[in-house]
Amino acid sequence: MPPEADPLEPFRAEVERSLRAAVAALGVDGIEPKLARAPQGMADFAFAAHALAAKLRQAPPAIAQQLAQHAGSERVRAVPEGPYVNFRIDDAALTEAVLASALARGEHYGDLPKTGQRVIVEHTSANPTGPFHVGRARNPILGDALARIVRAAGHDVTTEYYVNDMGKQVITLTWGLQHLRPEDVPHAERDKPDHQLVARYRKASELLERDPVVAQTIQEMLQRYEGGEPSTAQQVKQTVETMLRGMNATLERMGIRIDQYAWESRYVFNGDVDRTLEKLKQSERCKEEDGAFYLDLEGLGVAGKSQKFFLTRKDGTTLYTTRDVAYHLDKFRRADRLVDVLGEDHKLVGQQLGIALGLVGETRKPDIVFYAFVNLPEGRMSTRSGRVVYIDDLMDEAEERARAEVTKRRPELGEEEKRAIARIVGLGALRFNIAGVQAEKAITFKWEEALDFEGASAPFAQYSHARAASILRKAREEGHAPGEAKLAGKLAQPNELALVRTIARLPSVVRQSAADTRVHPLAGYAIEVANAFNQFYRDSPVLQAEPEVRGARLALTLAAKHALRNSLGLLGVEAPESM
RNA sequence: GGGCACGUAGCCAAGCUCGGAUAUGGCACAGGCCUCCUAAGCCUGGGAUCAGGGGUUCGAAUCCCCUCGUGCCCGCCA
Repeated sequence: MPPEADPLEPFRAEVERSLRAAVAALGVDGIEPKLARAPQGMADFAFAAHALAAKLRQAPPAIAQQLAQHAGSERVRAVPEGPYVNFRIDDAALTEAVLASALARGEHYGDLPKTGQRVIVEHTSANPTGPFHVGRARNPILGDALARIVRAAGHDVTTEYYVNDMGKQVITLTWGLQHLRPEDVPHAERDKPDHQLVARYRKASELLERDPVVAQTIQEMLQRYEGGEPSTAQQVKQTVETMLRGMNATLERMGIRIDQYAWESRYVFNGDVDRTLEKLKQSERCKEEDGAFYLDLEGLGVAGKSQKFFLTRKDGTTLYTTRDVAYHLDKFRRADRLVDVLGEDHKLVGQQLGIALGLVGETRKPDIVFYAFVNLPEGRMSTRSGRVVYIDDLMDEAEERARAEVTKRRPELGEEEKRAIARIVGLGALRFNIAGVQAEKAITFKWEEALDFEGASAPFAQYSHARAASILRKAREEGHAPGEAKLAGKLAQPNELALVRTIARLPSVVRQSAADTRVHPLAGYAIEVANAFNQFYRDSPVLQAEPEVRGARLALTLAAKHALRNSLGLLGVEAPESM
């Protein structure tokens, strides 16, 4: 029998079964007993007997006593403790199951069986008007981690970037590139297309507001573009491609690869948007005002002035949200489930989108992850105003600080090696700090916090991983191999068992995070593993232990290493073999 | 004015979806641990009206209502 993907699952099922039977034995029906996690170190699962007190007209502790007599099994003991029934899994049985699963699956420990479900994770989708800045840095970081997590949960994931190449912003940029010379704008220090181009976007935006002639020109250009004039379309395409080349270099450096790009203009020019519009117009909610069509959202929970969801301008051209409906219909043709990562400024749009999809007969809705912006102490970041911290600069700073640390701690290493470690650690700290916080919490950007290298940070977990790697490396050099899962009985120290129990939870954390489309539980989990490993490291010498114990501890070390590497990996954070 | 979020020690976060055991970590602070597998580590200590008020419940950080504060939105922009 191959080891379980989730070593905890058979035990959980067993406990649930036995608890259900015990509840039935007391003559209670109609209550589905719910298992809970007991406080750390107390038990593996718990049941609070209060829930049955009213029905049985008995005190919870008495009920717990009786339940415990009927519940439990050979491998799981049921112990009444006050008003609770605590279930404790047999240490050796659990350890063996965890080691078997983690060692057999290795780099894939944590991954769940394939579901065949196709999921498109749309993330980043930043307007191609300038370099990525920290204000929206959560988008690629959360999106990429989410894609990895959903993939680990067994689904077939494709990531997609929706390129907003319609509308005034890209036209303004294109105009700027055609009419402003590089000498007329501030010089960019960075030799990347996005940095090279953004100054002219800024200048063009400024002229657009100040100069009516420029505004008129841009307006006309926009009309030609939306009217489908090939030469303008060609120019815009070229502009956007150039900008994206620069932006992609940033993503690549962050370790983020996007599977495919969906261009907004494509949906306009291939007729998808018009077809979607026609369908929407058939809705009774669709009304006209001054030549412009809108959906009347009254009574659908959208309040006040937002009740009119405009689909077209009065000249008949479509609006962003309308095109987004067409895009989502297309995505639903290609996938079973959609995940979108959007800034919180899109909350209303998300609601409108959901309603519109329903009106044209699409019963599914995208799972939208909204994230709050990363603001500067002095306010919101903005490409147009230039009040920004660029991700490129943040990465530079992260690597530089990490290199200073490595140099201090590992002076014996070669320059090349130091640089490699600094890259992994610096970037890891950056991604971890953003991925580790609940998406909807607003963040005020501070350098020290963004690049924290100790405590609950990526380097903390990476360090534990490097320690584990170091032990395994030395063992190999001395000719010792990790033992079989059968040696589980040799692991009996409290901190060994605590580590086993922590490792056991990775598949559960993956399942839950994927279902909830939440990333930060993985970060918390990685810290827990590191913590448990550090305590094991302190209390249980591995290499000097007698052969069988050494084999068992090496196996546990390897299992912990997998859990660390894989949980970090799901966040897009690399785990170095040495640091 | 209306809507959606968020508010947990000096600071930053977890727990809230699914109510249950002394509210969990980190930073900072005070003290301790490197003849022993990497001290980016470990141990000990102090520090919390879980924004405030009301309600539901045997039981509320968790659910409901109100108030306050913060972020975001309310455009024939994207």
